[in-house]
Amino acid sequence: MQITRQTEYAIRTMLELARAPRGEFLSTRYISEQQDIPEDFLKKTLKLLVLAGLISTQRGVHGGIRLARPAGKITLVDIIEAVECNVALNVCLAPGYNCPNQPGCPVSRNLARAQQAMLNELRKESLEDMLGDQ
Amino acid sequence: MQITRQTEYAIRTMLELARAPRGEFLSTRYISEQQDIPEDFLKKTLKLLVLAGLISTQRGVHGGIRLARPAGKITLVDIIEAVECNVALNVCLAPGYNCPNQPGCPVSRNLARAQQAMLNELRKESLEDMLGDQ
DNA sequence: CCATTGTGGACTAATATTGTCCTTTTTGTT
DNA sequence: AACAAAAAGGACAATATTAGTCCACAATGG
Ligand code: FES
Ligand code: FES
Repeated sequence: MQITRQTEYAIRTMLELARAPRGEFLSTRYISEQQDIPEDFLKKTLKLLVLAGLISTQRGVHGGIRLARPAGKITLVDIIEAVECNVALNVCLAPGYNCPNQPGCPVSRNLARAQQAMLNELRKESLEDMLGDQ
Repeated sequence: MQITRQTEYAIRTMLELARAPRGEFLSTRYISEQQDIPEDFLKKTLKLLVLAGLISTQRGVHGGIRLARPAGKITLVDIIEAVECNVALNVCLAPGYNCPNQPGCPVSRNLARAQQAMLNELRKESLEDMLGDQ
């Protein structure tokens, strides 16, 4: 029940990107130094953000990464879902349990509702909002 | 971002206890068999529930465990908090980060709000409610 | 042609979770 | 008193997940 360190790296990275002038590329190395994130590990993380369509990359000498869309249209949910592929509070996925995940099961129903509530909250502020109100 | 298997064991155990006649003790062995949970692991888990004041125990020949208060007054939050000691979506606990957890930080503020929303949802139904509406 | 920067994959290390075993204490029963 | 049932407690082992590292390769601009 905890965001992983990798997710935190991703959040910090996205905030760094959101702070940069719109459209400018930042290099992985630069970000890793600024945010004190192991460079090679950060690279793997960025891959996930690329796949999720949150950042775009440019190889070569003046390359780097930048947001794929405006900071106003990215929220923490986007980042968290990108990194922790299946956000599932719910346990009842492993097969062979006494209580198989039937639509009606009250436990899984409650967990699902709680998860929704959480995600909805996280959708309320964009990266842009967050930078604004510090 | 996931409830652990141990937490699920605890939830299933609490439901089993809630189903039993009020005040009756069930043995760890019985529960472990009913719910297909490794007995010795279950014992460790029960310790946490005892510490949290959710169940009470009785040693000796007709002993076992039972709910420490009515099933109507126990929710999933109680169980989750008992087992996963510090429910903290929030990452910014580890020391020495760029973004120390200042009251104002927008990320930690958002995560905290989301966590609250989640916990609030989980508080809405008691074990009794859950057994009722299957 | 070369330095810079991202891509990809294999591998290792660290940590957390899950599971097991064994010994002790309490309690009711015989 | 002796015994069996059950919880308490703690050490240890097995797995799984997370985090971090390394190295060869591909694109890009100068
Ligand atoms: S579906 Fe798993 S506890 Fe009900
Ligand atoms: S306090 Fe950690 S991201 Fe802000």
